[in-house]
Amino acid sequence: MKPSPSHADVPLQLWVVLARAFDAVERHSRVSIARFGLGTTEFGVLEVLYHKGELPVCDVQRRILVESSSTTYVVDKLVKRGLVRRRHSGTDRRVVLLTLTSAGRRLIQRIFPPHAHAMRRAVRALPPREQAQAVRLLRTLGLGAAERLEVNEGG
Amino acid sequence: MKPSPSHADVPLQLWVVLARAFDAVERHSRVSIARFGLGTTEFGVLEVLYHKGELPVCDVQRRILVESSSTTYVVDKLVKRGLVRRRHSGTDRRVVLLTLTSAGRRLIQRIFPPHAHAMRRAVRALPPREQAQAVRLLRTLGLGAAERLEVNEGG
DNA sequence: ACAAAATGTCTCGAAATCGAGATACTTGAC
DNA sequence: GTCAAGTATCTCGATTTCGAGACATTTTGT
Repeated sequence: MKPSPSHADVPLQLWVVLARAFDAVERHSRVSIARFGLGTTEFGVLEVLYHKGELPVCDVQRRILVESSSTTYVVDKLVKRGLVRRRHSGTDRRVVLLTLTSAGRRLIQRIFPPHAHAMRRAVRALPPREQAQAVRLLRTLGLGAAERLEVNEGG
Repeated sequence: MKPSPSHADVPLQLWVVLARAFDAVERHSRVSIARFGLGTTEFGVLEVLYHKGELPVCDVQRRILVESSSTTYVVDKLVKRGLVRRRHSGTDRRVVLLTLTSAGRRLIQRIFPPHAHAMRRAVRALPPREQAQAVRLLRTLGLGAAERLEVNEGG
């Protein structure tokens, strides 16, 4: 086994398998969500509002991992479809709060369970004990990488 | 505090932390690559040709994780910039083979080392032993998920 | 109280990505 | 040999996403 760069360099290998794993699991997610006529980010907005209740746009944005301009775009579409409602915050007039309409709530209530089932199926190559281990490792990895990013932006 | 799904359901938690970790590390990658005036997928093409030599478009496509139409688009740009050359395969006339031009080779030789350094830095929240563990877990996870995808497409 | 910096949201145009399908070629069954 | 099915690449139009920056508001420092 010769030490070719990508075969011996564990950090680079980690980046590659991380990307591949994400891609494969994300395809499951996309396929599952597409069944219901939604895109990944649209689903993300509905899901976070469903589980967290009314939230400012910026909180939603941080959770769905897209840029703010994309969030506006996606929320626009959901508002047009009558699934989400915008309203101004009383305490901070820059803030726009988002909630599900009752139609939005009904929709996400209906589609979340089968989607969750699809995602459990997607990751089941890993037995429960190793899933928990992976959660721990990925959490550390993600938080550390995010932290380093901010440091760089600041400096 | 009621047992909200995402706090108790390890598989869903795994999907969430996988997405977050990928996002954070991928931002490092994007920032690093942007230094050199390239996009992620452009870099991906150059990198795979650098490490594997001449390859058919379809092989490159599988490695950079985008659809075939996007691959054509990205290769077009690289050809226009004089970094990559297309040529027809002699043995299978459907196939288009891609190679680096000497300018392309010089470029990737110059930028790969600093990029690799940035990526090692990005994942260093995890100590070496845990990086190796993560590689093993993510490989299993990714292969399993990819396999299930194909099964679904077939059925 | 004030100016400067930070924050939250949105607008706009450009770029990346996708999906469906067209085309050309190869492979396999018979 | 021939036809059907499979594979590789590309085209085209539509969608999604981004990035820069505009604007209003709040926060911070003095």
